[in-house]
Amino acid sequence: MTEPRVDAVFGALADPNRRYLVEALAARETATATELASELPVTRQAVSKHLAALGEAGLVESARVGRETRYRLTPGALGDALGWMERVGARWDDRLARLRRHLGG
Amino acid sequence: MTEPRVDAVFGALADPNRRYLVEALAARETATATELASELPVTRQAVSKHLAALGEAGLVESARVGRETRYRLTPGALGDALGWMERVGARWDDRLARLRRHLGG
DNA sequence: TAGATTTGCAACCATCCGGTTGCACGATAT
DNA sequence: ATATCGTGCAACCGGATGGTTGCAAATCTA
Repeated sequence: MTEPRVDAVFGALADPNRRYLVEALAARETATATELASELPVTRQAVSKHLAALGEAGLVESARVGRETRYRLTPGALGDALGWMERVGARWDDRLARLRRHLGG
Repeated sequence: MTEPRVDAVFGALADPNRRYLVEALAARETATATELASELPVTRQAVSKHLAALGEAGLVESARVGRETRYRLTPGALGDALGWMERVGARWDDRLARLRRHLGG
């Protein structure tokens, strides 16, 4: 019951910079590491590492185009984390319970 | 936009032992650190630290009764994390979008 | 071909994190 | 009064983490 995927997703989302990257990618649809680094107070390499972590978690995928690598969000991985919240949270939070009923879990 | 509460919640949920504690508390409604430690391959002090982390995140609250401290789940904090997923995830995951519509975000 | 860009890789650093052990203190039970 | 139980606090340890710098390689552009 350790569910390593959930681990990675929650872990990835625990960092504010990483969450910002996800938000930025959700807005832009696609971007490179250097582009994203220009909006954060950290180095391009740091952003690159963060994107790698998001990739490990299955939240982001990358594709090299010419000399640059463009990153895009991946649907589905968030669902793992949501699924956990849904399953456990429903027991004591009725808002979550409503959610579970609506989705037909 | 750093939202420290979301940080703490995602961070807390990133650890498998911590997630187990939440599940256990959801099942039992209330428990002590030593009780919970008996179901995990770690020390009572480790569990105590984890419960402290969950407390910081607002997921758990404690009350001392006699010589023992009993822990209970707190509703609401999960909603912060869920809110973030809802807000950001809805852009590219239609399952999340359905969810948002149902809850009337 | 020469120069500028964009990336990836590796080393390095300080700090955080999960875990342990040891011990002292308040509360119960005998 | 004494032994026991449950807790909290502090020190310590190894490994992960977020961040940096430096550099070599690949890909445009002039």
